[in-house]
Amino acid sequence: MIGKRKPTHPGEVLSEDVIKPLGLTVTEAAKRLRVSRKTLSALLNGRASLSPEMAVRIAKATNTSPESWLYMQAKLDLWIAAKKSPKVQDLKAIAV
Amino acid sequence: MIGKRKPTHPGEVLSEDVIKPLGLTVTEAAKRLRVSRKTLSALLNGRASLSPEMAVRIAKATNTSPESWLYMQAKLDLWIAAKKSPKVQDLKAIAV
DNA sequence: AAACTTGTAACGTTACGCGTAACATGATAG
DNA sequence: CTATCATGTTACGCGTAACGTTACAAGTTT
Repeated sequence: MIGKRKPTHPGEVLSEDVIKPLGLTVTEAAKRLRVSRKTLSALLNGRASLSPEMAVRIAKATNTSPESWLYMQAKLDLWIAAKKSPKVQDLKAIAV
Repeated sequence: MIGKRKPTHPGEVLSEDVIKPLGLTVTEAAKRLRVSRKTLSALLNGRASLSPEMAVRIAKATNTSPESWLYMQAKLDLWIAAKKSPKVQDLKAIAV
């Protein structure tokens, strides 16, 4: 199919475009988001996915839309899922 | 916050807009998608989420975009996550 | 009646989100 | 130099979720 480039991990965007510009430490940001430092660290380092709840937290704490965050993750998930190229048959096909 | 109405479950859309119109049985659709009948049944009845891999399968089998399917799930996940109203502090806040 | 469809329960595997506790390292403050 | 802080990471545990196979009851079709 479409061999695009791997989408950017949302954690990287959160780190580069939000936390770093604001001069926040991971520890402080985690406190404000009310999640463990471990959880935020894993997300920022691309070792964890951005969950729907985390999207809501980040959106609230940055006045952005939760969709913008979760869709980034969705794009990445789809890219990974597409790489597996699951075999399927057309649902509109008449026969096998 | 925004008290919208609960987004439609993607499984319902798949059932109403694709499988039923095509006159497909759950059993036949599951075979074509190469997933177990149980898995598809759960999705169609809203008892399971639409996974990224399932989005790719459905997209391939119906010539639609995987995003259109996964975003429906994302919207629903966000609506559920927002209901929990997690407490957070503004990341741009100067003090506590 | 025989064949098919469907929902669902039981059981198991694999994966992941999140938390606490803890440790080693590197950087900063005094 | 030393005490404090920030960070990444590992070890455990807990709960949830996606998926598969097997199997059964109930309803539908042929």
